[in-house]
Amino acid sequence: MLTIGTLAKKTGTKVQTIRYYEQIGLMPEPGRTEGGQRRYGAAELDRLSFVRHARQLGFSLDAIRELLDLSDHPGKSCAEADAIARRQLKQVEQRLARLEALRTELKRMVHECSGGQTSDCRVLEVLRDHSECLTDHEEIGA
Amino acid sequence: MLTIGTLAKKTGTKVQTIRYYEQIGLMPEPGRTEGGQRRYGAAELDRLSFVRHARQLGFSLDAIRELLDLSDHPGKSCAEADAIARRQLKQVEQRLARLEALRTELKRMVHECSGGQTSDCRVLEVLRDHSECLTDHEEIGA
DNA sequence: TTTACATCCTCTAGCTACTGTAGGTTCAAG
DNA sequence: CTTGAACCTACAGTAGCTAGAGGATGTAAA
Repeated sequence: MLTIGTLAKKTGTKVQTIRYYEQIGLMPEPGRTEGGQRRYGAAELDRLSFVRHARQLGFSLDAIRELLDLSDHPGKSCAEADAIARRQLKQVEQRLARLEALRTELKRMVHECSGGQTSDCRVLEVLRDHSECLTDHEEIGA
Repeated sequence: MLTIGTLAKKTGTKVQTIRYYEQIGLMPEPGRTEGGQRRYGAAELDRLSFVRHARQLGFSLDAIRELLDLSDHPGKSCAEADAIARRQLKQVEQRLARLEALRTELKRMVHECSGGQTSDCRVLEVLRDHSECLTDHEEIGA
């Protein structure tokens, strides 16, 4: 049986995060000692590892909830899990495209800065005047 | 003189967002009509455009605050603005590297899924077992 | 057995950067 | 003078945690 701290260490999670996952129903309520402390078994360790790994791959908690549900029902079709992963892949690719445009623009800003006064700083100038931008970077948000 | 709604339209910002920027001190308190409605001039339009553009480039509100301050003091050295932009560029490049690793892993997951039952779904399997991953995608967060 | 102290508990608030809603007021056109 | 869009304030909610207060528990050494 693992304490919450040990589980945290084993999975690279903060203790508070584990309690948070329990609170939002992503992790089950574990057994408790007489004194009221949580004790975890192997199943919980597996589940939390799954959650953490999915988080590392950028899945939202909602997506993870679905994936866990699928994982709990081995008979169900794989198609849904596949769809969720494809959706995630698409999102990642969109973000990549956006970040690449940002990198281009930032690089240009930085390279053109000659290090004088702010009155003729290229960085500030570009920010002031959007028309100086070469690439498209319209939407805000990651 | 512009109403908040017109300013919003001109800058592609939501009305509430403008009020929010005012609240956190990113935008100055504008003049008001007798009835208490906000009225904006050209200076505010420029400032908000600057803020929005910087947001589109991914700068945090804190970074934007610094940039605005620099922009307000034309005599100051350009070095700080340059440093902020470089920091931002570095961050973008880090995120790019991370997202590329994610894309690789997600692609592999998706491609290996043969569409059967969840019991032998590659997507779920990979999530269950981190050791199946080829790339490094340790840290969570964007 | 006592004591020390790390770890645990709950609860609440805070973070970023907004966005949405409720309930009421003002402005400009007709 | 009336209508209706746009404005006002204030507060709550979003994602996904993270931090802190103030107190209880568990374990190992003295």
